Amino acid sequence: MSLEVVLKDVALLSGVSPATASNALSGTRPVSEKTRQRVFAAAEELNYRPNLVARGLRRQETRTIALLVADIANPYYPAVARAIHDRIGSHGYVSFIGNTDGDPDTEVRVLEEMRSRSVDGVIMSTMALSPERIRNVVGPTTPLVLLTGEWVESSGHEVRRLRADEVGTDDAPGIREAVEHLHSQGISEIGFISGPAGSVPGAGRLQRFRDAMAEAGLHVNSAWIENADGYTLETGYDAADRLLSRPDRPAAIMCANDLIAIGVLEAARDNRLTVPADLAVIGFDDIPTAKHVSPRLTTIINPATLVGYACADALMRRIELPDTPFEHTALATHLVVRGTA
Amino acid sequence: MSLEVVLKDVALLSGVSPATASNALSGTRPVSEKTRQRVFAAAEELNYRPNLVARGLRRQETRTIALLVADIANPYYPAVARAIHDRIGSHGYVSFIGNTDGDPDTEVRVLEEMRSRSVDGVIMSTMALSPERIRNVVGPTTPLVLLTGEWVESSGHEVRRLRADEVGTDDAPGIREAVEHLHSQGISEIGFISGPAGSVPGAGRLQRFRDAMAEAGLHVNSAWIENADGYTLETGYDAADRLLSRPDRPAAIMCANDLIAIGVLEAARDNRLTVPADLAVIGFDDIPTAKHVSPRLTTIINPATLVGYACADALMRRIELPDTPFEHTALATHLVVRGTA
DNA sequence: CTGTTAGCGCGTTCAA
DNA sequence: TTGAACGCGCTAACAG
Repeated sequence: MSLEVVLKDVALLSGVSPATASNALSGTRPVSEKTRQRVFAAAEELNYRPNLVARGLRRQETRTIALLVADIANPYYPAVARAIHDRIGSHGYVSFIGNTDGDPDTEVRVLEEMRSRSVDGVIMSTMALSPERIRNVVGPTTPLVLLTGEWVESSGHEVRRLRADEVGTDDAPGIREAVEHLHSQGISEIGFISGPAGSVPGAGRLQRFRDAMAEAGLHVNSAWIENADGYTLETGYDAADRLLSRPDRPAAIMCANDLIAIGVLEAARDNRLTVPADLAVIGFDDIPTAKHVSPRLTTIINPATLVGYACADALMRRIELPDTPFEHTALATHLVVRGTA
Repeated sequence: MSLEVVLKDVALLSGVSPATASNALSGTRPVSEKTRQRVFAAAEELNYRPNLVARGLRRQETRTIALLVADIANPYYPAVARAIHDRIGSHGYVSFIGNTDGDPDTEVRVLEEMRSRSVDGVIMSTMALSPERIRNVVGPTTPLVLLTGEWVESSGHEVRRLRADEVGTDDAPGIREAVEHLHSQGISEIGFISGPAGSVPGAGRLQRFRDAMAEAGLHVNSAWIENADGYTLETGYDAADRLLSRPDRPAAIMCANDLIAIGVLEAARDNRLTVPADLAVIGFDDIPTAKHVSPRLTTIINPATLVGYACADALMRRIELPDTPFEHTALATHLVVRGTA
């Protein structure tokens, strides 16, 4: 005997059947104006709130989604999560959040957990698991939005085959702008610190860097390409230290993300190099901290809020109009010049 | 006709009733070893996953919780959220996340939404709504953990009256250590930048500051107490600018949070003041950025991860052992000396 | 030890 | 326009 007010109570008080009360409240079927008012008055008086668990079971639609990221405590995801949350909220959805740590077993476990909870859709940042395996675990029809690092040529076919929508960034314009910006200042000796060898975002950004350098007619010195062991300040510091301790060092370093770049700033300071005079530094993402370091970090804006909106919009569209063609959305990146280059 | 495999399918394949299959899988009631194995084999073969929505309706227990914060994109909350998530995950719970923007109407709306979804418990950071109103909206028995800014004397009675657990920080030791640290360096002219007048965390921390100053035998110059219009870098900058443009300015400024402190650093720079030689600065919270500004921010550690664990532990305890006495947990804060004081 | 029945709270038949 | 009956998938209560 729960003390929650349920539909039957509203029906009793307004002197109609539960079915009529339901129809009156949801407007599914027409109901006479008089009973409609009586039902609404009763619901108001009892402060009735429908039980969304029961409704979910009946309607086979829970109005919940899963948002699966590597680590919500990472600087980039909270802004994405907030944007997604705002957008789906206006459609009556709420989100479960899951952390996967980029570990394949954890990713499978969390995905199955969410499937058990009958979420209406999944937004997941692709880390360890291949899109195929993700699609496999969530089942063939669950609306699925892949939050990928970077746009790649093949995506058009991919999304159709996987029956998934995809949201990512187009890193090329931002990186091209960064290279051009340095070049226009007479800097042509540019190094790049990527993430761990084989990790996705860093590798893609490194490739865009090579493309942009070629476009600008600049030579890439392979000795100036470093892999950080992670995407953190500390690993960035170490990679920069290796690079800066060489007899020939570049005049500028571009980085796979902002935390690496901030590590580079520290390594530069410890190597008695002035930024940007002795060494220009450009990051990637524009995390909030980028504006708080000194000098403020010149970086490439990864539009987290827009990415979040795009993810939410894609998922809502897929849920409400399941037959729309699968889409790949790539949000352009752009250079923002501050104090480090 | 869903293509999900349900309990009935498992029962059919293993030649038992759904109830027996349920008992075998959940171990609720003893089942003969032979049927147990048959049921498990069938479940395995069909890749059966129980529908947690249906189970939730039947058991009146959804194994979901609501985590309601002002804004998940704020620098402090993600670490708390991550810790909570890890802790409740090991109990089989997942969390809905909700942003309230510290707005009373939104807080009520989100709370009701979560109640509709039959969450088993609520963790909420108290912003606009009084604890009484929160308790009122979630109903008298829902396990409720209040994530409050600061420990106050009256809390012992409060939690019992509200039938809520409470987790907060004890700001006093950190602030006392900060004042003592400055004093031991011969600095006695100390100002304080609080948050907006009337906002909770800033007011509490300002009071602790006054207490600590009195303890140290130091005089508080009320002209050196400023209210920032928010808890952001920009509002901190403006407040510091007002303070530093006075003919008599303090030798040190303590702040209600790190973002304000970082704003003070910028204002100092723009006023051609060297930190810490001309002006010492101490923040509060130790957000990740604190380590990335230059000089690194001396601040008071607000142990986000420990706060998260404490919230999760309190909620799990309340859910599993509803009759344990209501508790107020206060986590000690401590000064961490870096480069700005 | 196992099966049958019933019901969690809702929405949707189908019949009146 | 309304009501009675049923079922979403699962499990607690009651028989056997």
